[in-house]
Amino acid sequence: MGRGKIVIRRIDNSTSRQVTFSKRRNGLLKKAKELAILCDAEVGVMIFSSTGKLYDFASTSMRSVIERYNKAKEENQQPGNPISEVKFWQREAAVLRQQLQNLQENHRQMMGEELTGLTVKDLQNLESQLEMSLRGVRMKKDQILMDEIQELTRKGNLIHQENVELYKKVYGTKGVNGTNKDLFVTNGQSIEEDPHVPVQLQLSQPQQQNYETPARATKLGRLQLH
Amino acid sequence: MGRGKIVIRRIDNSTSRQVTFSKRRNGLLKKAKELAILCDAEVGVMIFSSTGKLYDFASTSMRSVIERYNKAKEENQQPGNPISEVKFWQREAAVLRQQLQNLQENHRQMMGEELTGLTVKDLQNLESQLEMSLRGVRMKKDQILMDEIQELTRKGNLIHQENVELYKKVYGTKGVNGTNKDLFVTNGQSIEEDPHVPVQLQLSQPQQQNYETPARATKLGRLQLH
DNA sequence: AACTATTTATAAGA
DNA sequence: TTCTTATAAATAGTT
Repeated sequence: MGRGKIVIRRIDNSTSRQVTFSKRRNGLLKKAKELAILCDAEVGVMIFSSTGKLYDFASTSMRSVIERYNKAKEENQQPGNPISEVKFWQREAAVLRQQLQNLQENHRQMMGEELTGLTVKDLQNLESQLEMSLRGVRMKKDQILMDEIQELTRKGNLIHQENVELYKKVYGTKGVNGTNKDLFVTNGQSIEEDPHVPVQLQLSQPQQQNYETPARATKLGRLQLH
Repeated sequence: MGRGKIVIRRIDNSTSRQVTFSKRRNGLLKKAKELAILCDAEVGVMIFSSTGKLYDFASTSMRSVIERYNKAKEENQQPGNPISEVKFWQREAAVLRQQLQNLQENHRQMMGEELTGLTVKDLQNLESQLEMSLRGVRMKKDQILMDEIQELTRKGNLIHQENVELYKKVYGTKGVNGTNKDLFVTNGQSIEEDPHVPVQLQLSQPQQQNYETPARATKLGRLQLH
């Protein structure tokens, strides 16, 4: 219900995910209220944002809704019975641990490790996934670099322009022709004639990173199942 | 959103109240699901119709949502019971959840998604990691294929050897020289002279997998934080 | 249960 | 965040 149709799938862009969350959360709470009023229903809604913040609505009181829910589910044992509580969290931890393990195995495979046991077909799938990822990453990187180039070129031209103006002010307009054209030249080429000059300054720097410990690996290193 | 505008107040007519309840209840549950998926939120909805029937939705499990709700509200201090154990498991779950989230973020990046926010350096690290992974995967795949080739060649030779023996038994040793060397030949080439013949039979088969849904993707699809 | 005329929600853009 | 606006989606009233 907006400018375009969307597919219901996790929104990648964090900002627009935040914005959409805010909008839809309000929408959901509003609709819950309306349902309760229009249809004389008892409604409870609990929403945790991905950052952990709680938003809720209850037509009566959340406690009442939860109690009724528990009674209806005959799953009594509100958090209060310490034994069931402990059991719940133990199960929770087990489930999470399993998920972690699965993801970790998968991650290792994506890192090119622990490939024994995979079939040729598995490996081919993995290969094409990695190729696709690589294409995406390179595209993103190139885009950033190109943007940077463009920005630097723009700034270079601006400065050049400024210099021309300054030159005019210092030496007057009569000297602007002929000789002054080569006044702001580096390596025999003006900025305008070779927009790649500032580029190379940028490109030469990140190359050295290959000799360092990858920063992202450090981050992953913390993800040990303790 | 209908033929006419309505005021949000209890619908008097019992039948239309029932109908509206049914429609809006479904709408609310749908929206709750969408919010959870789109925005990576944990959502729980409980609805009791005026006749007392329960309808609910939880993106993870209602139990988990209620637990989290209670914790967030800090309305759950059961005085004087072995809460320490519960606290331990809650902490455990929180840690695991955090690890999962970190790994998931990392995994998304390795899948070439969610690249916004990364610096050129990050992207280069990611790129070289993916390249390395790709090399590893391809090496492994090639190795498996080569092994298979070797095995098939070995078997082929074995069978050839066996045939030579059988030939000897059938026709005696005098006929073994000269002509019998070309007896077990395919396409004008003996197995020993061209070990690639059985290889091509193997290589041509897995090619078609590109048109199928990748099996590994399915595996990943299950790794949802419940 | 379907069918639509309308209202409402909201995606995208500012 | 907030506003605007075009468009998708929900749904009120009807069949």
